[in-house]
Amino acid sequence: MARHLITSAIPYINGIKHLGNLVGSQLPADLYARYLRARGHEVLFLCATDEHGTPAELAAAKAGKPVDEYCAEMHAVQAGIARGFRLSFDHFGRSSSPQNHRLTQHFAARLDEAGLIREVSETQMYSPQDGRFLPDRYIEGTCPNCGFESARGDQCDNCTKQLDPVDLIDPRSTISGATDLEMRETKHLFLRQSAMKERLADWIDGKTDWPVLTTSIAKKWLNDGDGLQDRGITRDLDWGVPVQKGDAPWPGMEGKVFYVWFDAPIEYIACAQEWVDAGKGTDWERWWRTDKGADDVRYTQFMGKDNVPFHTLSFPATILGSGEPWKLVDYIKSFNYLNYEGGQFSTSRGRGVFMDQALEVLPADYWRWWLLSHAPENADAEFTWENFQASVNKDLADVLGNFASRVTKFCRSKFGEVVPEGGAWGEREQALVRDLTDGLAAYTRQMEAIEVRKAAASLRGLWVLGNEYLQEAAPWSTFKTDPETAAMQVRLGLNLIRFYAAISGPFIPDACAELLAALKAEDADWPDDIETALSTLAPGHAFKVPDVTFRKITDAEREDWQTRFAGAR
RNA sequence: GGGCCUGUAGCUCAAUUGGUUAGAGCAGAGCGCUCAUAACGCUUUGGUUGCGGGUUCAAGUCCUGCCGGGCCUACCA
Repeated sequence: MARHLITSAIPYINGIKHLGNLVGSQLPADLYARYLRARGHEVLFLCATDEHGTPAELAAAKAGKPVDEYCAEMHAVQAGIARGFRLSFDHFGRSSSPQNHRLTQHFAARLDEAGLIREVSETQMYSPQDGRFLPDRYIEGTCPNCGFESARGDQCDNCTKQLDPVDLIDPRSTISGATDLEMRETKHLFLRQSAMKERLADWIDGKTDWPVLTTSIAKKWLNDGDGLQDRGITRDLDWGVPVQKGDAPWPGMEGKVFYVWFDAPIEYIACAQEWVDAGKGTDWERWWRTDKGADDVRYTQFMGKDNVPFHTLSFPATILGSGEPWKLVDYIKSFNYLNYEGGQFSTSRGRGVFMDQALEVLPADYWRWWLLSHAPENADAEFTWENFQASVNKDLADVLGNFASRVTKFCRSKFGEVVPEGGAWGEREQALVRDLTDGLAAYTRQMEAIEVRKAAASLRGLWVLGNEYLQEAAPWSTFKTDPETAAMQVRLGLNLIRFYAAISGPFIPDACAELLAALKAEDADWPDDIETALSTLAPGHAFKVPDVTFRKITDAEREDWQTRFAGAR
């Protein structure tokens, strides 16, 4: 038994996430957490909402609400949807929590004491009408290179040239349209990542078992151009963690807050504190402080590829730079993007399926299965309704659901809703045990390695073995001449359902719980030995024929959804 | 522009890191079964591995040049 700390990239607060966001971090993290718990390990699985930054302020303004109120509401919404998808967080925190405020300010003070913070004076675009400094991409104007009239301050979407907002002709605020923009001087704190480049590079070089996607992005940032650049960690905003040195004020930084990407990863730690303060745990330090028991913790992070630089460089720089014994990540699992029907998911255009809509259409397990079995591990993947319908109908309804149905219904009609007695295993049953043993070993290996798609394929392969056995054994035939043998075959079939429910939980938790409830075998845990596992439900054990575990998606439904989610939410 | 990833059967993906005849699932075809959600099982059609060179006893895998797709490029998060 080991101890595993698992975090999912924390979703941004401004709105409901789409399926691509879900499959890129929260869902695979949940799969891994559920698997490790099922194997008897001690797991702390944390996630939170990322609440600071300009977009949160703007979204709140658009909703006509104070930003703190808006965030509190959206946090509740996201938490509810997470429960709907059965994401088994031990705690779903908030980056705006007092715990994170304190800890972020603490880290900043430690980094300053270590000489890793420098002050930089710079000029930035300020919009008097908006009352705020504008991040580059909130400024639009005419591209000096190609004349495109809606070029953004960071890059022209037309000619792809990288721009500086001061280069734009006739710049205007995308928030208000204001054109009276001016350059104002402002002072910010920078984290001297460049000073830690060698340390970070050595650390990354040691991670030879990480996904290529993870290490290649990290190395690019380490070695690109002049190497790892210092990063501004403060912003001129109202909503965020006030810039302080621990409890003390930071002269010259009054009215400023830390940059979201500085405080967001620190929330991983603060979230553990929130977990304790919420009465769900008693000791967060044994998960996070290597001097207080976290030495034997294995820490795994899940995220989309866009998050990789912050998790491989910025956050480790914060932790290492503090000089304190915080736990560093051991393994970073990163994902590519999920596309939707030949294009990208688009939050602004309402294109694709969002988490709340998905649950309105079908239960969580259908989505969990498809998303995980098609997780964008090696390359971007694509969601299509046709593929979704085909996969769900075949894998879940036909292969697994129908197996449970045919076994239990046959048993009920010939022996009643009780595990039948009599008969003994023969060579066919022993061969099945061997096949299941091999298949389970492969499935286990892939789950340990977080090879999500392969694990799903292996699991499906195990389900298929049940149908193959049933077809060969044909209890409906043997029953006519040899009821005792038929009883044995059916008994084995019932135990197979229990076995499947015990090992499939990480993918489809609700269906597994329903099957186990029907079998009155809620205590089923992970099987150590197949032969034992398939003999657990003993003759005389009562059960109920389960309801349809997975229904099929009809062509009419599929066509309806295709239209409904094509755009304009 | 630069960097990284990617291109394998109609579709979605594998291929133990250079090693026999490139494999699965779905879709298609045929047969079987009749317990079951018109479900299940067996058999089977289908590939010049994007294209052209090169290295090697041996290339889907390594090198190189094209062509296509995607991502990142540090003030969105």
